[in-house]
Amino acid sequence: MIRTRVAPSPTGFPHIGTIYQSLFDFAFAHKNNGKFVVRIEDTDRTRFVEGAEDGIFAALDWFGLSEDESPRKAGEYGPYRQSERLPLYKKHAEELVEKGHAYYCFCSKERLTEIRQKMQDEKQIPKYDRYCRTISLPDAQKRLENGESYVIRMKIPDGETIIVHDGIRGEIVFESDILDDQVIIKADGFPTYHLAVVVDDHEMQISHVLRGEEWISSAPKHVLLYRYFGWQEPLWFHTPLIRNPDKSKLSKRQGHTAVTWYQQEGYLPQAIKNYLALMGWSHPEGKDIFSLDEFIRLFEFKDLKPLGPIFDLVKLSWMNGQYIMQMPDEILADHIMKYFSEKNLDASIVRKSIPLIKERIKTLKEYWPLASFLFEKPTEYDQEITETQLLSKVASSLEKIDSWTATSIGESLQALATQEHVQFGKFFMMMRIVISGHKVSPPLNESLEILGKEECMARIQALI
RNA sequence: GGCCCCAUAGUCUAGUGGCCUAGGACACCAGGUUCUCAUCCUGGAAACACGGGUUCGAACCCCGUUGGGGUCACCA
Repeated sequence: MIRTRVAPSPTGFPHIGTIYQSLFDFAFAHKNNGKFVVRIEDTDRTRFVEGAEDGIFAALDWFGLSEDESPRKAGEYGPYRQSERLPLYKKHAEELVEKGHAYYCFCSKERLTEIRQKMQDEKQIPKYDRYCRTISLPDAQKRLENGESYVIRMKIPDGETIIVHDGIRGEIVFESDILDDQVIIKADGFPTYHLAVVVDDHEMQISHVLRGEEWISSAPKHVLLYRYFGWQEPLWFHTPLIRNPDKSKLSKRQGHTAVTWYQQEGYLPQAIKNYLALMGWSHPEGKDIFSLDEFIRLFEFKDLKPLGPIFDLVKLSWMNGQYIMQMPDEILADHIMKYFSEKNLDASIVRKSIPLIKERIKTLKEYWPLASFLFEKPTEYDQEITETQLLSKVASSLEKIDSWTATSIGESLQALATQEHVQFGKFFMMMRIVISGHKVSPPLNESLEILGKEECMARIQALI
């Protein structure tokens, strides 16, 4: 049974990186009739943000990457929130202590920072000095009973080579000597990531662990933990990290990490998914635009590339534009209505405007600056209109039109321009500004048709 | 700094020893279509980081250098 998981921490806005991981997890699970689970890693109480978990699920739903099991979708391996699994971690940590693979540590934070500082000064690798390893178990238990504050650390063996089998990069070799006696249970009784991830991935029978490259350096600790417990390791896949334009890890300061930002900018979830799929993976036929179903059919974890790609908003925008162009008019209209819901736009005008704008906007947000003149009179003009005499003639000429269609409007306008010996370019530019206020607008005749005769006449009269 | 990962145009990538005169996409430049813009069409500029090997032959394999990134917490 293929089981994949994404394990976000509820510490803020839903992160685009979580979606990136989820896309692959979701695709691979679905391709193999497996399950995609979401586990909430909320073991850090200091960074916990109220409501963040809801945000994660809302984002997953928005992208159409909803999970099979999670805190909100019961499965047989729950609970799916780490804060609700505390006894499990404690039990396993104690098991490790009994087996001699972990020990109680009573060192104060002050002492720890002190030794870390000292080792740094001596240009050594800052590591815990294993001071508490020498405390006998009975002694430690006595101190526990006295209510002394403690953590549990795992014992790292000396002089061992630990190999992490990464499905993307092959074997990664580590020497155990560089590893620290990692804390696995904190003083507050919560597990650290290292213990929790191993226990949960095992208990939840995760077969393929896909996570960011930033975890490679702690992977040997996890491998060790699996060995200590006598469990079979999952298959590891460390995905490349999405980067800022300066190649550092994607950050709020330089890039856009929040899914909500992309929503606000009017990007479509299909386009973002398609774009994300192309980071580290490529379509066998070199296609750029493809559906999620097609991606699911073709995707394999092993085809992921190890190079960290830079997030290119320009290409995302192009792709978003492609999706907008290919979208049926009614659906695009719905998207625009929803996006601008606070404006209470006239649905029939929106619907009629779609053919005029769908090749001209790359994001939903761009609809407004381009099409607002269809809903409200221009308040400013890109250029002053001085040709009042000509405008009067336009007015009387348009007045005569009975069937107010783009074709007849166009014919009438062209005839007038010819008759008055005005260049088409100049003439239509003037009309464009009169009607829309802008030098750049959707096709003019069609816009006039949508606005209706009465409204058009009013806009012309206003400038005479 | 130690350890680890990575290395084809500005960006995303194809390429797994001869099919490469290195292909595609975005962006860019030029031209065409057009009443603006956009779409669309045509063309163009633009890359195998460097140095050693291995081999009849290397973008592809090995080593080194350089460069970039990640990580070194009782955060994930």
